Amino acid sequence: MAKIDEVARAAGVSISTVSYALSGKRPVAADTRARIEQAVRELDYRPNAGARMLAGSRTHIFALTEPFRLDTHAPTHMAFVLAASIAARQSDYDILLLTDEEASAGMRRVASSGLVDGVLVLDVAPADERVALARQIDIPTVFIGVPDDHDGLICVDLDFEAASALAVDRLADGAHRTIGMIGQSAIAYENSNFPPRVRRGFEDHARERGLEHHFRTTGQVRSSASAVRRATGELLDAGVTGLLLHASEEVHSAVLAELASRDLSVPRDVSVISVASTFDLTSLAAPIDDIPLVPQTSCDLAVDLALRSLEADPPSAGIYLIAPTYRDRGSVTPPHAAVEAVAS
Amino acid sequence: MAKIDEVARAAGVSISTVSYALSGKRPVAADTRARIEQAVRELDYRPNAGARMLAGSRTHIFALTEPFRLDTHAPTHMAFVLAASIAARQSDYDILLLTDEEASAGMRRVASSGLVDGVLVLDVAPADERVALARQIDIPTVFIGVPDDHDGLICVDLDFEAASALAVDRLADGAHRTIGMIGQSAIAYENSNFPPRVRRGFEDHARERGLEHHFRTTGQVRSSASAVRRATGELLDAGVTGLLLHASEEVHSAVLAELASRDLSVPRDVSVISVASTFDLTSLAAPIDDIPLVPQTSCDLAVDLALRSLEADPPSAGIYLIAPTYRDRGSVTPPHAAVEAVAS
DNA sequence: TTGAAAGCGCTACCAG
DNA sequence: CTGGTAGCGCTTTCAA
Repeated sequence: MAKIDEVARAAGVSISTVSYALSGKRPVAADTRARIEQAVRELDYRPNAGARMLAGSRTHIFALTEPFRLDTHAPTHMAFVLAASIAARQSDYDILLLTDEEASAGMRRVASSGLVDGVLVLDVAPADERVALARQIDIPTVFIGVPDDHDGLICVDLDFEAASALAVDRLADGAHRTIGMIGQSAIAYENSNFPPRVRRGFEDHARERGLEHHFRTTGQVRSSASAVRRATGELLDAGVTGLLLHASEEVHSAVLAELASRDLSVPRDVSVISVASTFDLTSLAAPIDDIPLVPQTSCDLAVDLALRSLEADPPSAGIYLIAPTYRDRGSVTPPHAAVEAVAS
Repeated sequence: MAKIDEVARAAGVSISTVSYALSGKRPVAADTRARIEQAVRELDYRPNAGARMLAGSRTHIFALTEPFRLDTHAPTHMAFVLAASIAARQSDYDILLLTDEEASAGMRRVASSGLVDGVLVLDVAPADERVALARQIDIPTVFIGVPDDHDGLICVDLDFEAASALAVDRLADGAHRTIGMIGQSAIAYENSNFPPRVRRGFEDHARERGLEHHFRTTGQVRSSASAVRRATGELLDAGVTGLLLHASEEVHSAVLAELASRDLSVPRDVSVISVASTFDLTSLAAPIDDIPLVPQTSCDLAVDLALRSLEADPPSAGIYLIAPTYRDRGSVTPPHAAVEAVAS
């Protein structure tokens, strides 16, 4: 609870020098800085947040709006919240929570009361009410996800279409001619913004590569293991040998269980790739290649964009897509083996 | 972005009168107040958060520390975060997120920088590092959960022991002589603070009521449906006719599935009560009586205690237990029927 | 019932 | 490279 003037006195310098030494906004002699830092340490000094907000141009707080929708996958959501918090702290920012019933009124409130410097929008819906708000308030807003109407907004997301395309490429390169995809529950293709993009990438690119392709959801609203195994069976019966999964951990397990029950092994009989997964795939019955959705990457970029929006030349509006990365764990027929198989 | 002096001018009063009219800390003539309120509305005035923090004695922010532990049940955790946020907003407070890697350093930081007025501690572990911190910092801290060492702390929680005792009473009153409990995974009895309390309430009270009783976990670390069904089977084979469940939704389903597969119906053959559940039990195969853990109740109380800790006479340290409430859905043999059964 | 004015603790401008 | 100081926009004491 020491104040800046005590630090100044202890270090034998002026208040402003202490301020500049701490913010780094003005050069300070090495020895002066050393004395100040020692005084700070000895007094356990921390600038008062309110004073900093009032005097400075920054509050050092970002709002994080998260609607707690029913179809939200809780573990994934938590991973994003954690990632956002870590990203923010890396730039000396804190996260203020704005939950559903407050998401709209709250965004306006924290913006016009000057409580936060910017807003991060999580769990974006195709028709998201927060889009209109982002256009009204006068602080930068970054969407982690892409709403249908994103004109003039800054959005960050994994390039889902490129991710599925990449997966399709791997399967095609592995000489698979008939591929399938097991997606989310049917309702997710209406309520969420990215499942349709994964599906589109799969279907468009499979068509481009001239592959026969089939798509299955995991049920109407909630996916049950039996529905998943049924869907898997249907795909296999249709001659599918390459499988693309965009689903929860449980679905992955169910798919692998169905394969096992048919005495099919990965990748000998069936190749499997997981797309946009946020969980650990190494503890599954069989390790599976994946093109992960990494919350930290999205959130780091989002925070970076929010911070840059506060500066002199802010980043332009638009969709900032994150390039997919492929993690090989041996669950796909390698091109080499495929060539041999064809040759023999 | 209007400021208080603009409001004052528009309403034809002084700045201080505006301030008092809004805070209610001093009587203001009805017509004066009306003019001020109109000016506030017309200008869409919101007090500047930084100025309010600096000048006033309150920041109107509570920190919420949440370690994202691996064994945390994500949906339950999210329910608590949401409830905490709602409770805080009801008292014009915002929630600042403090995540794991920051939980300790962060608590100290937000306390000594005057960013928050108090701290709410979520997902409390038996040996929680935040206990030591709570004792160091000079702002009120309220634990939602009870750590082993809780001397001098303010803790809020459901009275888990009373909850299981209540459940045991219902089963005993339903003329059950042999009862069983299916709890969480074995590891939860080491890492979490409340599973042991539920178990203790069950065993102690069953003993008091002179009932034969058996306890089962749902596996070592993670619970699988098959492990749950096996545990259920073992209890049934031991002659159990009354079942107490302290587990996730999936476990409830698995238990009901096992009963169904044995052609046992609820409550005719087996009575079932769920204790400390946070999810919706009405969509299960059979509706089940429960003694719920209601996040909103805990969080409302926690916020209330935190607020009162800021006042003149703060609440005393101690454990504030919330009395359990029983929700009847017909899954337990009523005392009446039991009497008849005995009579016939 | 109301007003005037002194800070709250910092940041950043203006001087040197 | 460093110091002095004018605010930032409120809350609250003192005075009327």
